[in-house]
Amino acid sequence: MESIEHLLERVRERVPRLTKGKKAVVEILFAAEHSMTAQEIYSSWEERKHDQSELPHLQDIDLVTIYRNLEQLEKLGIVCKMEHSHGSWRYCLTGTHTERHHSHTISCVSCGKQLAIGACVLSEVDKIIAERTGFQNIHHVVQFTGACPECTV
Amino acid sequence: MESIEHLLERVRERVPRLTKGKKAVVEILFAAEHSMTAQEIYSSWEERKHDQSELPHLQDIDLVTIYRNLEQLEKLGIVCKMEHSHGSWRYCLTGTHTERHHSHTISCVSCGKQLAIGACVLSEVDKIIAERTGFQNIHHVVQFTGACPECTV
DNA sequence: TTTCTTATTGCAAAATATTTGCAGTAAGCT
DNA sequence: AGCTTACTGCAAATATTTTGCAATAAGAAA
Ligand SMILES: [Mn+2]
Ligand SMILES: [Mn+2]
Ligand SMILES: [Zn+2]
Ligand SMILES: [Zn+2]
Repeated sequence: MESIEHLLERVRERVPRLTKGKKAVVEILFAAEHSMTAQEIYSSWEERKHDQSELPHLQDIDLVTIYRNLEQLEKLGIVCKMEHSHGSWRYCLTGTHTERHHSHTISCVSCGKQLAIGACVLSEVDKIIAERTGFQNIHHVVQFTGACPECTV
Repeated sequence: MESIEHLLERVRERVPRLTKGKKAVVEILFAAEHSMTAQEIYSSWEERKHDQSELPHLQDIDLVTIYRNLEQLEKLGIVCKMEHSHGSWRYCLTGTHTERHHSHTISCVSCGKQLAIGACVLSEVDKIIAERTGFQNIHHVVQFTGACPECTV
């Protein structure tokens, strides 16, 4: 697995200025097990700041900055906007285990219950679309919905 | 193709009360070529009202009512929430050409350009998931994103 | 190091999309 | 016609994301 140092180096090469905000976003997503929302990344930074364990004192980062950095990193193909669940988007680092092994879910339109439906089978489709359209850094968002057994009368 | 009268009859059987709002939503989606947002359904009704062609005078329907009716009709499996594009959800009648032959798109994360990538190939997956999970009335939302040729330097 | 340019930031506010509370209305049953 | 309560309109809340703008700071140049 790529080291955080190497990853940040790659980011530094592609981005006009490597700022604390960009570093924070990348580091937090790097440490994450799953995809995160902008708000979750923000909260994660707040916690880390609150834990004081790191010196020198960590600066504040606005939620707006998180959004702007995620957008820029997405355009550079470093971050990908993956799933739109419960009203907000989720992000992760491209090319990572999190991206590749995301498992889609199905949610009940009635009670909201969520069920994982196993690992993604569309990564191959991403490649086919790349060939057909010429697009690069392709990702996808898939969400299944239906009525769960309890909600089906 | 099912007639609007028959469709409304089916809706009447499933719904506690068939109101003007529910009728409006169903009729508008029935006449639609493509999936629509709640706002588009609302605007469509406003236009139809403005055209005065229909007598007696058509009543106002609030956008909130459209949302509430769409939610109820979705839970009954009559309407399906299909795609989340440009910030809002799109709806259509289940079992229609619009649902079956929706074509997914890929959008450029940089310039926003959209490209259709052909008819959906996931309807079969819906069925497999139904068998595995016991869910019914399954639908899916798929959105591919990437960088289009012009935005790839 | 200091200076310079301008990408980036924080804060406030706007823009969207969707949901909720509530009092009044009306669909459909008796 | 009367009754019940599902449904509606309106206003307001919520939630998410975007935008404007003046202040700040990253990184190149001097
Ligand atoms: Mn997938
Ligand atoms: Mn599809
Ligand atoms: Zn359920
Ligand atoms: Zn593009």
